[in-house]
Amino acid sequence: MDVARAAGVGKSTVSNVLNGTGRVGEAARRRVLDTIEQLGYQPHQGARSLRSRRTMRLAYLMPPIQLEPTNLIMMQFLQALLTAAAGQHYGVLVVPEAADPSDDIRRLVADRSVDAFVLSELQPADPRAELLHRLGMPFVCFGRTDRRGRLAWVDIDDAAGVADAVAHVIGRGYRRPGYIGYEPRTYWDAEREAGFRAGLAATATATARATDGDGAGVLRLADDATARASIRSFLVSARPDAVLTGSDKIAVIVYGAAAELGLRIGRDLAVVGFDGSVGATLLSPRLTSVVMPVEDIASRVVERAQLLIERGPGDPPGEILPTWLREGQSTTGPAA
Amino acid sequence: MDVARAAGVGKSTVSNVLNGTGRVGEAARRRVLDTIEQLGYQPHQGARSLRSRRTMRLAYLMPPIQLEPTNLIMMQFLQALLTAAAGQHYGVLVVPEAADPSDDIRRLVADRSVDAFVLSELQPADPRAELLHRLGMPFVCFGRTDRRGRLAWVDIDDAAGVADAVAHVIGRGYRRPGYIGYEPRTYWDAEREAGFRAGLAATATATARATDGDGAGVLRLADDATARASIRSFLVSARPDAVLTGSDKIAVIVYGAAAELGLRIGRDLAVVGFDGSVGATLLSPRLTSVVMPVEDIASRVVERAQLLIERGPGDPPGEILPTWLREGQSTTGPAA
DNA sequence: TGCTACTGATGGAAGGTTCCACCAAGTCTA
DNA sequence: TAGACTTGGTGGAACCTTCCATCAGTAGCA
Repeated sequence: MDVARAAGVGKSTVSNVLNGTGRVGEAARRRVLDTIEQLGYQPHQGARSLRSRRTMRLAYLMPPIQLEPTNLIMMQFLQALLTAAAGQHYGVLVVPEAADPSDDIRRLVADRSVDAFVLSELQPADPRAELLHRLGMPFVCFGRTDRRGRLAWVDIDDAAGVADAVAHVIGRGYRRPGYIGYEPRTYWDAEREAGFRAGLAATATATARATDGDGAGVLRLADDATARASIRSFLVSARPDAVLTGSDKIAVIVYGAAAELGLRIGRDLAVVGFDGSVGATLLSPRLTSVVMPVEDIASRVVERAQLLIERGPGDPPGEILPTWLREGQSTTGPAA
Repeated sequence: MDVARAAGVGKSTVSNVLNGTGRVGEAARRRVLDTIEQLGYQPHQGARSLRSRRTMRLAYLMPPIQLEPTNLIMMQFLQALLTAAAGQHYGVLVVPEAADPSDDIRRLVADRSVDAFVLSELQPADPRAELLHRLGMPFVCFGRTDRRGRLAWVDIDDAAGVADAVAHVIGRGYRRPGYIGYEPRTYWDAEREAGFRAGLAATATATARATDGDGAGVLRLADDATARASIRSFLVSARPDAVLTGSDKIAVIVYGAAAELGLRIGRDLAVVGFDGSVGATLLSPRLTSVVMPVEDIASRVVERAQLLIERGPGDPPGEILPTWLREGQSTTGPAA
């Protein structure tokens, strides 16, 4: 270690300065820092991780792109995750998730390539989570998991988000809100739909039946191919004057269907999206959407990962972050 | 190394088996492989890179998400890059590109964290490329650079892609094709526009003035905010019956503007996108688009990176891949 | 003074690979 | 059969850190 020689100190002292370990006097610290600056010295990652068993790396299992612009929000999350990790001096190894990711996971763990994993799009009894748990590798999930207890996750309050949106459109004067989401496959499909019903119930009692009973009801989409047609007939038969949706992507399709039916967005039909993806702001009129705070989520995920790495398990398992409503022109108020 | 002991061979032999170096007899090789399998042994990445000066990692500088769904294609590229790299046993460290990425670059290089860099969205005289070149770190660019000579890049034939698209719409019977792109900022903005003119010239001579002279002309967009309005007035004043665009994203805006003007896509106005992003296939009618082969690009990028790492510079600097036209319903033929 | 406790700093060991020089045994050649 | 070459294989050094035991010096205290 030539920095040590140049600074006239022992190599351990340099190491201690760099890692904040041990005791170092002010004079020595200064001298070491100066020579480091001067020589542009950077510790060798490999040697460091070999000895310290820390890589300062996270692995992110990146879900494959489906044929859905939905994933734009996942890209925003990725970006936020990378930035948050960088802020804590972690690098992120992004791993494309194969059909069966277990081999990749096992390799990365045995490899000692990373200190922790980040998972997203959790499924009930997620096999990736099970495997990581078995291997004793720390990991944090974006999205809940139903494993009771130990696992660390960060999620948003899907139900409250939609309920807020219901309150918003009611407040704007719409009277027959409906909900369009997916056939519940994931946790949040169900959660958002439940949020709609809850929001409806809340306003119905609070404002003495501001809405007529169940509103315009709920549409559950089976797949993307038939989505547009289903939405059209829902708009015709249920006659909602406002539509809450399970994602910005669905909102986009609603825009298309409304255009075909000659409905003016905002006036004849309010539309609220979910995600707050940047793409949705390009719609005209601009889409009101329930925004999930990807930056906050990412920060918390990284912080929790760091805690797991440094102190091991022990924190409260889950954590729920609030959403907020970004108002566009798609919910300005019904036609007089 | 307990594998060596378990297999009853020297540790060098295990290393040789693993890396295909040195000479190993068939019997010993079998024995080693068996014990490795049995013990589930994986070499420690840190130790490996410490000694061999190879990390089997690439760094990808990820450009920040602008407010553009354009970037969906960059997400597809990212996915393709990760997959291609994994195929060659490389992991990818994705680094969010800061306003000034030079510190991050320097750190990663001094760190010995990666073997090579991958850059995208190259600019003329790109400072990142300059820096990496100076530091002696191998790197491959997706997109051309104007540094003469040494740099490795992979790109598509933008001009030919648009020219093909011109030929396609002419072949379908449209007679006044126009082009909508951006004010040329990058290499490919200019290239695609040039491809339009070239395509026009080619069909004009080949089919004895199938088109009327310059077609409907060219519109250059300054920014996204005013894009929709500019496009509307272009459609009204220039009266094209077909529009080639510089990106799928512009095509989406054209769809919107056409709807406002009561133009039926495909019949009254043909539209061709550029990128072949998956999102564009969700448009209705489905968008015809010049597809850039992201998987091929990514494979070539990774292969070239590997060559640079293993053999150093020496290969021909650049490499151009062809595009192809994915036909949708946006160019079926003009109204009779 | 003699003992403990603390501070600041040190050199050597260890961590798990790959690389290198070398070796034993067998094969070929003159 | 001596010498050269080939094949299959070996152990030790090196890679660059961090960790640990230890030490010299100083201060505190009875």
